[in-house]
Amino acid sequence: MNFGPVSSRTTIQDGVYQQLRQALMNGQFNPAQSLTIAGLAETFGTSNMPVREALRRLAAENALEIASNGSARVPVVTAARLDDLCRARIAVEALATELGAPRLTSADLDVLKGIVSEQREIGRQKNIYALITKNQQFHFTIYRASGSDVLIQLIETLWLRFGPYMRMLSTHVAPQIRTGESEPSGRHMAIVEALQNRDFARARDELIADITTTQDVLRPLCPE
Amino acid sequence: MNFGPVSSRTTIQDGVYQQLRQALMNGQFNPAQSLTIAGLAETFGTSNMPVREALRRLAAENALEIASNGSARVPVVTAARLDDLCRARIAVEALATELGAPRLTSADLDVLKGIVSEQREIGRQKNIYALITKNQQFHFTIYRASGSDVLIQLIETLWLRFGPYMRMLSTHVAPQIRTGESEPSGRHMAIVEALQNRDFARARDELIADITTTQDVLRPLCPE
DNA sequence: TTATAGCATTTATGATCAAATGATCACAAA
DNA sequence: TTTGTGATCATTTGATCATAAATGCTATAA
Repeated sequence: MNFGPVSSRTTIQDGVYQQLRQALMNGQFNPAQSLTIAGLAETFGTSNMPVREALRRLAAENALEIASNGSARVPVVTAARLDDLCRARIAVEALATELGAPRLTSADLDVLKGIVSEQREIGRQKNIYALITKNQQFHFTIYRASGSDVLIQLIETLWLRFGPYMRMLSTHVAPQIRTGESEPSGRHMAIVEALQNRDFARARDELIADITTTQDVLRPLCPE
Repeated sequence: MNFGPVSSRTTIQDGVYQQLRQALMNGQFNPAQSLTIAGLAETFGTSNMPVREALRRLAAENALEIASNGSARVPVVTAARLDDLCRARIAVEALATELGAPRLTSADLDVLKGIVSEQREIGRQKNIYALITKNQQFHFTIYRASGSDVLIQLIETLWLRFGPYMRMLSTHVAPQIRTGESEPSGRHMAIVEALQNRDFARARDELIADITTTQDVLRPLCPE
């Protein structure tokens, strides 16, 4: 993951920020859950200061909402928001795929193939968080090849906001994967095939299909 | 009794944040200029605390970079970064235009026409900042009609990062506008025409052309 | 003249405290 | 029962201070 060219020294607030960010992206918080400064400071074993700056940063990325009393809250999930997010994801990630696909090295392709087989392996066990992490690695391997810092940062904020929906995936879809109803690697194998054939248009289309199938799985799970 | 919006309690840090944000988006800071907490606290007449949180928020949006000692800095401008930004802008803003165009009311169209004529008027005077503001209003009137919160937020962060390039526009292109070499409203009139004819595909294409012509004007002005 | 060690300055970071604000709940009045 | 009032609690916000890290400068030695 790209955290800037920045400081050699790692500050406490950075640590808090990174951990919260990862937890959010993996869907480890409940939607509408409220995160208090003092509470988090307690669990992290720091004073309030690093926590409040980390929360502000995440709120600035729209990963958290600020309640009327200033508290930070995990955004609620709705079907409309899911569609809105996925539409933006498709626009940005399709472009990143178009740019990245022709620049992938054969080493990169090996990495992608490795990730797919690891996903199959993990799918047989039941570790949904590991599966989410592998999914991240797969997609961002392609996106990073685009060489576009701007696109990568946009995609990261979109994935961050997608975290709460990932949580629904973990609680509702995990049984399907366990029973083999659902393929743990999604359409990743098709993407790899297209990339190997240097059929970049098809790779992009398969990626879009990967997003929309996830979207279709999640939409009926949204409240209301 | 106060009838203002209940949830929008305005804190000092919000004021600092808004002002810095607007200044950045309008290109009122020099590229590579370093912004110190104490310095800004001095000019705003507050303590350090509101400033440091505002700076963190802007850094989280990639509107500022964090130097090795933690100071915030306005990013430098390069041709490569300009191209990267514009590519992302086209992807996102074209989609927002496709979604927004069919939903524009005739009142919205009147607003757009009004903005274009105001731009012509302002162009005859020499107020480049007013011109930039009007340009913002024009584009976001269309984007807001899309109804997509996610897209609007993405576009805002992109425009924020575009601010330093806007500054180049002010210092280098202003003379051209004064002598009539450059049209102050860009391709906005063509966009309005297409919208009125409900030719949405052409509206999108004209918007893309608006971005790329700006890009072509700015690229030779980038250092190196 | 150049390289370097040490010092001084600048600056952010983190902790702690006081003030202000919003939420909640009990209680009283209609 | 419903509505208004007040008290209390939880929580953020802002200020101040101590500390540490980074940077720049100067003096000194090779």
